[in-house]
Amino acid sequence: MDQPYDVYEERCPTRMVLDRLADKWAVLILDRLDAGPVRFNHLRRDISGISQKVLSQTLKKLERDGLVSRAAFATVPVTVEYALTPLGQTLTETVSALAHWAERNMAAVLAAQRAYDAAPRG
Amino acid sequence: MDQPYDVYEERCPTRMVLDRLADKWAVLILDRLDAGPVRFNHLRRDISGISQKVLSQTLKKLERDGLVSRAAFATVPVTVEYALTPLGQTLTETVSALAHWAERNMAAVLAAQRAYDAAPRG
DNA sequence: CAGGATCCGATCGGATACTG
DNA sequence: CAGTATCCGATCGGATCCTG
Repeated sequence: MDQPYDVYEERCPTRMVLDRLADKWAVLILDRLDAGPVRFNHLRRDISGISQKVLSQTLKKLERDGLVSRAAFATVPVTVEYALTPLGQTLTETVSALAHWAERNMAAVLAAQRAYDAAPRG
Repeated sequence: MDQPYDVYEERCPTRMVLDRLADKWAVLILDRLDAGPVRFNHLRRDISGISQKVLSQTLKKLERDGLVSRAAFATVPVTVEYALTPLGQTLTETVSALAHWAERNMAAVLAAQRAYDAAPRG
């Protein structure tokens, strides 16, 4: 255990942060914003499968955590751009590492699942 | 967009892997196992707050994904040790990077939340 | 010790309808 | 365009009891 904070303990602030990060949608949003600022509906279209409600909720949480910024422009109709904050940018390196691990190793994971499912159990 | 696979698309295998990783408990378990093999109840005690049911379920998923191995020894009573597989080990580097980011930046996140909550809204 | 089975409240998250 | 509000089924996850 080389960790200053004991992440295995409840009520550990690190856990709270981990809770936010351990969200599929948050990871996808963060990763998408890494490519630059995006408008709400654009984000909605890009991340297929996310509902408007969940996108809205997740963005609000990320904004509250200081990871994402929201900028509204008084155009008609209104334009809103979401972007990574400096803090958020320090996170994307790690987040994209996770995404890339998944990409590189999904074949191995899929194979492991097939082997597991094929094995006699019970 | 420098990704060969489009993780923003539904039914993308990478997303499925991400789904597994985007689980607080899975991250904590993986991180804990990085320190070496651990028995079931030991894991249960170490990761405070996790229920027996969820621990069991999560371990089974991780085993199916080929990230964690399960070894039973015919002692009395039976002893079961969970450990990282080689594949799982390739993941922990990334996972612990996430945990350490949370650790280093939780103060900033907490501050952002206070600022957000203090700001007049609506 | 290492779990499986069950009950059940809480939360997640999609669909739909509406608004400034 | 960028959301909010509501309904509601599905899943999550804790508590409890039981077993080899």
